Amino acid sequence: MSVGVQRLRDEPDVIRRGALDKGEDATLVDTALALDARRRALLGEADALKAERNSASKRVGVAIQAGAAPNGPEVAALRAASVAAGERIAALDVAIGRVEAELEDALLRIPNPADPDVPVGDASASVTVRTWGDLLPRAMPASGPRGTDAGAGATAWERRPHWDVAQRLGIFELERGAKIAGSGFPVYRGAGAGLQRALIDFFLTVHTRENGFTEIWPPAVVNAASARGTGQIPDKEDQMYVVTRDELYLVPTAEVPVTNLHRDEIFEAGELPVRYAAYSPCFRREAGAAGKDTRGILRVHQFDKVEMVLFETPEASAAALEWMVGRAEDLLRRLGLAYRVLLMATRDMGFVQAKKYDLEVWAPGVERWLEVSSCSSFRDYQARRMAIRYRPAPGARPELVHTLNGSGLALARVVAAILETYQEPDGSVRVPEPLRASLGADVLRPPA
RNA sequence: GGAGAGGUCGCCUAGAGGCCUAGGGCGCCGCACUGGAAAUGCGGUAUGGGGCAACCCAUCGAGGGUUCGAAUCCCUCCCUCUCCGCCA
Repeated sequence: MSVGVQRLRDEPDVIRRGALDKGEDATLVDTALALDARRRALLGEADALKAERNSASKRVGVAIQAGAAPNGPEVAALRAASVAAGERIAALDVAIGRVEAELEDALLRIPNPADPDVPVGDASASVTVRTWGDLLPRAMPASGPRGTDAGAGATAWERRPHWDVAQRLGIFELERGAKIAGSGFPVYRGAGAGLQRALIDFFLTVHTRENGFTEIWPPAVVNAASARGTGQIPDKEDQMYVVTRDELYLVPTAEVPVTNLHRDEIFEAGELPVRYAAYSPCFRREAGAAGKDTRGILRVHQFDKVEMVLFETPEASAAALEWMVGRAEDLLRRLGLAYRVLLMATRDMGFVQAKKYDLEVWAPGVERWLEVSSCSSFRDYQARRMAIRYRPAPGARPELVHTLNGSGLALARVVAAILETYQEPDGSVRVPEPLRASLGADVLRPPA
């Protein structure tokens, strides 16, 4: 992940401004530029010496074949020249290695500048782009949407938080999950498990049959190179479960394996866009988040998610982000869940994103917005690190693709929103229409 | 996990310390020939970096080593295939 040295040289002011807008250190831009200049100077020197050594070595061979004694003075002189060059090369290579490591380090700490249309500021500057659906209140008035005949203004019943609803339905087993794995590893039982399966199937079916995505079913672990590719290490290493014995990382999102599918590859002209939809379990240690949103299934160590991953040409990426957000919204609408779309401000969007939208679903039982999707464009920032390129035209020089990804959607919080939105006073929960066939039920009822 | 064989240009392959500036074939692109095409001939056809440029440097799975010089020799690792073992 990095802005490239080329862009750094071309428009340092934009990069500096971008770093400041994200609350990062802008002086690294000048550090990097100085290192880049130093690197180029050393490289020029070393390359010249290498050319010298190559030709000297060649002359050794030529001389011997021409009849010179392999141990004679003529050959010895040529060898000496080559060795001398070799010694200076070794020293220069060490220096270059050091400068490149420093440059790399500086580049890694320079954030991706946000797009010009992203609001500058902290979370308070983030903008609600649109809201869809009815924001149901917890206290249902007697004459409410599904009210009874009781007097107007009276409260007929109160919605419960999803963990209560789930308990009455017997579909989560959080304590047993804690017993067999640990807290934050929910077990879904019966219709709860079916709901998971139905949602995954619903999301993937819409994406593959209507939205033109190719489905990917990726490994749940990745190697270090892949974790580095999408920037999980070194930045977010604390958030990942690591299988140290085999140097494998449990995926925190399908973004990691799926984006890495095309690491070090070049798409031919005309192959873009490439659009993948992938289900995967997601594993997150949530280090440092203890006590926040820990109730129910709002923040867990393992959850399920269908992820959208896009590889686009630079010209198409801006429109692709809007399109992708629309695909995620479509799923929420079909489920009948009220939501809002937020355009995240510069200090609220993360280091590597150029533009990011969050989708938050309304959970009326707790009267809160829950993040169920985060859709981002990285422009070429991720692609540079992973060397994912494309040929603009047949035979043309490869250029970096633009990568984007977004949840479509994350399950656990969608389940919470469904339970809270569709609950009835008697503890039953109506099943959103798209899930009924798969679940084989219109209503989930508490056991008698 | 054990034994063996491999990893070279988009694909197939040659290659065994200096004739490798990696050859040949296929594919692809251009040109010629043609009314047009096929066939044929000629030329081109990796990626990254440096340089205004000519051009130079690096890369033969990855990383180390030996050597004046490594695709080639040595070491470690990764991957693929075959056989055996184990197994949902």
